[in-house]
Amino acid sequence: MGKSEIRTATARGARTPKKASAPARPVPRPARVKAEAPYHHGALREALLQAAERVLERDGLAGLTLRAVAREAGVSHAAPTHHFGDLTGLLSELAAVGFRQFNAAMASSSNAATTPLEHALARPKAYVAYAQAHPGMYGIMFRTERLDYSRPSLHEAAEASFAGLANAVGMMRQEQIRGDALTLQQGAAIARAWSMVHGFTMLLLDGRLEDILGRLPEGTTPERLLEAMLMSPVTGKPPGP
Amino acid sequence: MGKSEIRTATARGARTPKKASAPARPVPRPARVKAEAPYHHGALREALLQAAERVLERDGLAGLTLRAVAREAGVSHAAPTHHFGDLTGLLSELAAVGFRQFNAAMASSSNAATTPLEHALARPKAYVAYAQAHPGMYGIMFRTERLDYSRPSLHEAAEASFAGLANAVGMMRQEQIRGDALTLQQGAAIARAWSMVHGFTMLLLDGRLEDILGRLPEGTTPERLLEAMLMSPVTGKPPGP
DNA sequence: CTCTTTATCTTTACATCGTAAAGATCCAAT
DNA sequence: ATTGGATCTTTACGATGTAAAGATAAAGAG
Repeated sequence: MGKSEIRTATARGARTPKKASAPARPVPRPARVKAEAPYHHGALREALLQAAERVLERDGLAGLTLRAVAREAGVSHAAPTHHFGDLTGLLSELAAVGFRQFNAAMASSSNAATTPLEHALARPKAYVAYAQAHPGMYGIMFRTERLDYSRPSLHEAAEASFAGLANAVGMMRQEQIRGDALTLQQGAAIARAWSMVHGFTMLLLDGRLEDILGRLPEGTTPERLLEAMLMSPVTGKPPGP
Repeated sequence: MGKSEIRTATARGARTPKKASAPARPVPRPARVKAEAPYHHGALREALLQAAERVLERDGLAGLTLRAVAREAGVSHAAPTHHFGDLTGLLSELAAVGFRQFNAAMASSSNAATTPLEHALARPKAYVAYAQAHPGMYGIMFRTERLDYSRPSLHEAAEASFAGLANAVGMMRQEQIRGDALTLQQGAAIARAWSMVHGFTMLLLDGRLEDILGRLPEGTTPERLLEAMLMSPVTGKPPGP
């Protein structure tokens, strides 16, 4: 790989000079999938985000660089700068995409639940399931230090995630949760639910629960362990005799 | 900063040729603190680890590079390679140091507890306190993907941390925990304790609990929230009327 | 319709980083 | 005393993030 920076798209020099075919369509970049790339991409921002997601799933967090994303999208390495400012910007927008996917998964799983027990377990299970299905995305959302929450898209998506969680905990406690004030018990319940499922997910993704899982009865899955975690008291023995 | 790679130590060319002063001491590098640096450092490995810890606390995880550590220690940028192999090696050894500090803090706080309630809360509080006092170290230990647990020092230190946790949970449940086998309830208790405190710590360090803390009664500290988390049942309302 | 402006994308450049390889220096065993 | 090996430095290379300047196409003004 001597020269690097290979353009995946076609050569740049010989290009249609004046729009030969396609007699004037209003849409900036219609259904063109395999023609030669024009100088102006037309929807580079979305294309870059999708390319970033592909790179992330394929090469992991370490492989997710600005230049790799540009390569994947078939544009010059400096093209992302114009749309995202810098790497933090790209990561932040990608994290926002992740939060939206995440929120959608949580909502649909919650809607599918019927019994109270299912309702109680649906969201935590969906939480872990999303992280296992998209470990790279989850890493972007919760492992990276380089996120800019002042970006509206990220702020809103993360906020919605938190609101959904708080709401679910409130429903489970059968009380209304006001947006602006919480009792210590309410706050503790929310923080406990979030901490538990988030901590479990991170430890699971990092392989740090293998020690426990390996010592459990044969064939115990992480899901089963999570269920058991959620359905027993926190500290000490049950107060019975 | 034109040339970079500034040597913090003195110039290299003019050096004592044959050990002029200090008439033959057995210790390789005695109490020399400010003399000119010899070609062979003598205790570079430990010096690099200490330098790395300083860089980490000063510049954060992003500033912790091999070259920055070498600079801080006053040696050439390639010197760390010989002792740690690569960046993963340095991070892994530094994480091992962190786990040892961490284990010591947990043990001492546990020993200082007297009442059963103190015993129950001492370790979680020490856990969070360590992470708040050394956020960089905690990040190295739990946020970095680039750790090599096949290194004996890291493996042992992390294992000891896990054993201490499992043991503490077992004590709280007033049962003996066997090393090789766990019931689902035991495993769930350990995973719950670890997930909860680890998740809480990560969310706290990432500032993601600000939303909750800000809505709590005036002046509620993270420690108080943690206490409340640990002392209430997990799901649903208490079974009373 | 033509000209100008502006947004988008490319090229070029530079400092920094991790890592490999070769050279310099010193300790230690023979 | 000499040689071998460990320790540290120098040099080099490819990759990355980012800035700046140039090229191109779309949009708007006249």
